[in-house]
Parts: sequence; structure tokens; C-alpha cells
Amino acid sequence: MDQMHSNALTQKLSKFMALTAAEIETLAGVAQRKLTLSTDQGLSQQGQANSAAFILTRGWAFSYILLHDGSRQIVDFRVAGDFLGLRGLLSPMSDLFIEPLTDVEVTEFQIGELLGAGTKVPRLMSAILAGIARDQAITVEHLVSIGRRGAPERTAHFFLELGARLEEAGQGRKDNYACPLTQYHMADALGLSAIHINRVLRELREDGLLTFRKGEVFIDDYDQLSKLAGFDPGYLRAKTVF
Amino acid sequence: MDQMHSNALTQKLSKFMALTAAEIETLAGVAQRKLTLSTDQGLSQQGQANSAAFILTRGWAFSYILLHDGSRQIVDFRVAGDFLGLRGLLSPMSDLFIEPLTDVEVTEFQIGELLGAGTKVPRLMSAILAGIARDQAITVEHLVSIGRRGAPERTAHFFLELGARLEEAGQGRKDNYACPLTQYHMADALGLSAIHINRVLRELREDGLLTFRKGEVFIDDYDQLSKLAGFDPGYLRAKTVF
DNA sequence: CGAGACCTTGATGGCTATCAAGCCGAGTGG
DNA sequence: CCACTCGGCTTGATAGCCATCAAGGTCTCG
Repeated sequence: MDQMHSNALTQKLSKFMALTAAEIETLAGVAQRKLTLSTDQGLSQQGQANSAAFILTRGWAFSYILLHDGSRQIVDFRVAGDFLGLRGLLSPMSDLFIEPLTDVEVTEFQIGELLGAGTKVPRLMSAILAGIARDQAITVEHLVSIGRRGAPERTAHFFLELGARLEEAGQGRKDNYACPLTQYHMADALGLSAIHINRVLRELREDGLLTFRKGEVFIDDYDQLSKLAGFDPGYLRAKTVF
Repeated sequence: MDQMHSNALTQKLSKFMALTAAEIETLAGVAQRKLTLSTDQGLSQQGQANSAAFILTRGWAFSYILLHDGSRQIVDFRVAGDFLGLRGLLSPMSDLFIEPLTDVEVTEFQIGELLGAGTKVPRLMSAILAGIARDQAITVEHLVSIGRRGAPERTAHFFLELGARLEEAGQGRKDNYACPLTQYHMADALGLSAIHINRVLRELREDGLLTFRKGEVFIDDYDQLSKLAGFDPGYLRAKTVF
């Protein structure tokens, strides 16, 4: 089995730095198990019990929090190459759920083992932290969007970020990618109602900026849309600390 | 013992687990420098250049992002015992600023040295990650608040969280604490206008739930306010991974 | 063909921003 | 000592963004 190429952790961490043979070797010592899950199988409980986290290798997933009144806030969408379930493992968020959005393929590993590898090889720890930090930057930018951008700007920013992340993951182009979200998902992620999302999408389409149709996003005028959203992809860049 | 108490890192990490003598010894090897800063001295640039981060030991600070249109989103307020400047160091957020809100006392350290200590003693790394994860949980809860709670609920939640954090830091009681924020700060943190914050505060006061007056918060009916906000402090609990 | 999930559009209303004005207290300088 | 300024707080009036309610359309699938 050509385990090297199929090693999701190696692929993930090498995005943040060039890994040496020794580092790859160390990572290979972290047991990984590939799983395939379909839409109806929640991921929330999968990891919690046995301290397992995942790397998403195919498909989309999302994490969300349910409020007492039944409303839902989607915290983030996860695509190929993203960590999954790490946040809930490291911090005790109650009512944090993770669900596949499409059929997904994930690679499971023990968080303790990964950190053990990082302890043996500090550069690996640096890469792990870079991954965590990038996710945090995405969350912060999300917070800014909801807090201080109007609905059209917010929506525009959302699709621009997704495009940038998907292109980086080799899952499409930043201005044209498959997107399995419903308008209800977008609404719960962006803090809007689905009805209003619908109107905003129409407006963006009529303005020749962005078209969302049948699970596909076309960004018709990338520059104008970026300008509208105030989108600066700097926060998606990797950065390592030592 | 006295030495322990003067070591900000030891104090911080011991919140997440009981530290052994050997672990305290290792932490003592991380150089720390105490600084005092006043309101007009930004902290943003202080760390970036030389990879320094801080622990806030006295006073309040806050981090925020400036948008192109001049509006501001405050990401979080930091109080005694909190990490400061770690996020900007680990991830490349542009336009992320940190400012003291009062005169502050901070303990500076090199992030590389701290992680070095964590590499030598895995349990320390676990505590560091627990600290990072807690901050992340706070950010996520903030996101939920802005995305899916109305202005009164959001404001209530905000003061309840602050109270819980301050009490834990030994800076007051969860239902009565000093709070140097202006209504403009609250507005930019909560995604509202200062004018509306003012009206919400009046409403909460008239309902006998919470009083904010001259830099002091009184929570008049803790249970009712918690119920209104849907506040569940679970996300503030520490949690270690191994 | 019926059901269900999702999308679309119109009408209405409410929550919150914005504009405008004034108040208060603290610091400052004439 | 007192006007002056400035930051912060307060309140009223108006407007607009977006939620909600209602209804119907389209598509897929059993």
C-alpha cells in the first residue's frame, strides 16, 4: 500500500512547511483510519468519546451550534484538507455539532498521537499550530463579517473565501466551483434568513457579480465582488512560528 | 512559592492542570519580562516583529479589526490572566490591532521559548493548547451571539461571560464587577450601534436585570438574565487533551 | 402522482441604524 | 474661577434593512 501518498496528515501539514523525510516518517507513526460517511451520519459524537479527530479528504461538512430557541448558527464549513472535530476536542463547547453535508471521506486519528509526534519533532508542532491558527483566523473573519458587514457584502465575502479555500484545496477555481449548500445553510452561517439570502443572491446576480445556480458558483466579476466585500485573502495564508 | 506567584506563565497554565515541580522548573526557563503600558501605547506592533506574546497581568485590553469603511469590529476583550497577542502571532491577520483599554501590566515572552518548553514536557503543551482552545471557544460563542441573538440577549450574554471570566480571574464577582468599557466599545464588540446599546442597557435596567453605571456592572437578577441570554458557561471550563 | 425539499416572490412589520440635539462631568487654559 | 472643550451618555424622530408571514413554483424521488 503506498501509504505515503495516502497519508492525509502528511498532506495537511506539508501545506504549512516542507517536511523532511524524518518528519514524514514520524507522522507515519500516527495511526490513521479511513472512514466513509453519508449525510445521515453525524460526526459530533464520533470523536468525542475516544479523543479522535479527523481530516476531511473528500466532500463537505459543517459544524454548528444549536440555541435554546431552536435556531442554528453554523460556525464553519469544512472542505477537503481541513481538520474536522479538532475544536470540539480541544475545547468543551456544548451543543456543538458536526454533520456531513455530502457523502464524505475522512481520515481519523488520535489527537494524542498527533501531538506526541509534534512533541518529538517540534517543527511538526509548529505546523499543527499553523493549521489551528488558520482555522482561527477564518473564524475571526467570519465574526467580523457578521458583526460589521451588510447582507450583500457578507454574502460576497463568504463566496470569495470559499473560492479561495477550494482552489487551494484543488477542488475548483476561485471564481467557479461546485457548492452543495442550500440557501438555508448560507442563512444560518451568515446570520440571515433564508428568504433574505435568496433576495441577496438575486441582487448579486442581476448586478453581474455572482451567480449561484444548481450547486455551482460562478463569480462573474471577481474584482468588483472583492471590492464590494472588502475581501483580502491575507488571513488565509499559512504562517509558521518557528 | 513566592517565586511561583510572580511567574505569569506558571499561573496561567496551572489553571488547566496541576503542575509538578519539574514542570514549573521547565517553565521558569522561559524568559519573561514585565512591562507596563498606558492607554496610548498600542500593543499591535509590540509583539509582531520579535515573535513576542504576552500574558495580561493587570488591567484590560482588547483586539479589533478595522474595515475599509472605517468601522471596527472588536474581537475580544482581554482581562488579567489572558493571553495577549497570541492570535496575531500564530495567524496572519491583517489589520488586527491590540490596544490597552486601561493602563496595563503585561508579561512578555517569546512564543518559541514557550513552545520549546511544551516540546520538552508534553503536559505543558497540553496546557498551552487548552488555553488556546478556551480562547477559541470564547470567539465561537461570540460569533453565535452576533449571528443569532437579538440585541438584548446578546448584551446580556456579553456581561454574563465577562462576569464569569472576571470572577475566575479574581477580579470581582460574576454579578458585580468593575468594567472600564464605554458604550462605544460594547457596540463595536456586539455588532450594534452605541445608541442602541444605550437603549438596551436602559431596558435591562428597567427590567431589573442588569445595571451598568459609572464603570461598574451590577447583575440584579442573575437567573433571569441567564435565562434571557441562554447563557451556559460550559464553554469557559478548561479541558485538557492528554 | 403525491410528497417533500428547496427556491422564489410579494406584503408587512419590527428591530436597529442613522440623524439630530442636548446633557453631564472632567480636564484645561485664559 | 470660569468659560471652553471634549468624551461619553441620553433621548427623540425617522428611515431602512432584514425578519416574518404567506403563497406558490420547481424538481426529484418513491
